[in-house]
Amino acid sequence: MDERQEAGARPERRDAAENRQRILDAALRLFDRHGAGQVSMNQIATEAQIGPGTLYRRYRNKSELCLDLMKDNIVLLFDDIEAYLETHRDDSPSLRLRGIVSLFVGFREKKNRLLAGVEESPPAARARPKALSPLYGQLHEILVAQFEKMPGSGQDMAVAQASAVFKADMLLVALSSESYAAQRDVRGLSPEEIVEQLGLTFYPERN
Amino acid sequence: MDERQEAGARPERRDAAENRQRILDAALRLFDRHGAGQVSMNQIATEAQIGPGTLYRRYRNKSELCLDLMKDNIVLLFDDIEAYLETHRDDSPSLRLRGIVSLFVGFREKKNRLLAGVEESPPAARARPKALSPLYGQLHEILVAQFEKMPGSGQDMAVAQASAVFKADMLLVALSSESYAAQRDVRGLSPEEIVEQLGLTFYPERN
DNA sequence: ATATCAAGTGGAGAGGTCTCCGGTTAATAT
DNA sequence: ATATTAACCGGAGACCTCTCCACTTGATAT
Repeated sequence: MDERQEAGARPERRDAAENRQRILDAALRLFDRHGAGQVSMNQIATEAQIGPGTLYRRYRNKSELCLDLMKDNIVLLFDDIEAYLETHRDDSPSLRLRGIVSLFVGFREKKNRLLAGVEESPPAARARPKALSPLYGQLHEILVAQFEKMPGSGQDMAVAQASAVFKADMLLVALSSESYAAQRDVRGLSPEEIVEQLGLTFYPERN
Repeated sequence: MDERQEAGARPERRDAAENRQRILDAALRLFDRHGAGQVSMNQIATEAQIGPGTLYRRYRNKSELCLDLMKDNIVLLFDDIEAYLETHRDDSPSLRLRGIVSLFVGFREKKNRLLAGVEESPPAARARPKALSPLYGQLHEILVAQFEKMPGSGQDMAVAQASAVFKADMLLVALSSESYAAQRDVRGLSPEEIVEQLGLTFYPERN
């Protein structure tokens, strides 16, 4: 997660590396025994046999930990999306949006527990959200690119751009754990139905 | 908030009534001195000179407390919406939707602190969200009614209905504190711009 | 007036988050 | 081999949420 191999930076200390592994192992163990939502940072520290301070030094909250645990899968998701975009280069933006959303929903279905953990933000974390998570940021870029290609309102570039950014934001909050879970559990929609409805709502072009 | 005057129910005890008032006063004082987000239930109990248990007996969390504090304003909001709908009976659904959203955004701007407090749900509260807050539910109904009137996809009633429910849900999560705050603070949009973009996104009919 | 008892009260305590900081320790320079 | 030092460690502690329960008290019946 640190990715600080950049240049003249010291390598990670041996003991630190070991502790990181212990944390990851412990978290994984606890998460799939009890679900990410039910496990506290405290428990993780205990299970990993380290002090709370050590845990918090590496991960400021559970969200960061979950993100680290999903790193590889996130890379895979973006690979899938890239591949999809490649092979559907000539589809309409709406179609491509549908494809992307469908891929993401699949990802969500697979990693639901962890993803929910990522977004279950502790109130304090909202204070300085300078950089939204890379997951969010990257997805946002991709979505914006598609929305911009849609035959929008007139030809004012600036306006179209702003609107694309906004729509991408809205689509992402619609795909957030909170919203998605509500659609599944309260409204009783299946993943496929959700994809369908999102299409009708955000890119209803018929083609 | 209790509204239990229904039938053969005992009236609220005098001491309980007094404590409720102390709580409300204390909360109001603290909230507008430090902002709803920064005030803990503990502080409120202390300021009100009661035990934590007493506070929690009446309000299961800060959200409920905030809701109680806003009760009157919420009633006013719905009065406004009703009046608006009355006087614009003949406008297109899109226009009416815009009007409703505008009213709500105005409300949000006025009561932002408290509203954020309402939605800042403690993770535990999500466990049994059998009944979404009345605010949400009532707004949802109104929105659904408008979406249903829109020239939708064909004439299959059930499909149109499902889509209206979904769109109303999406519009409401777009209007949630989290999403709204991000548009203001991260994207730098003004309330008016947000209303505008919501229109373009959710009911772009040009009339 | 008094007895009754559901409603109400407060605080101890379990379990969490997160920070701080004095004491290590691994990597590096000498 | 030794000194240096930035990174790391762990746990005490501040503050929080929320529950439980022995005790008190106001409203009502008699």
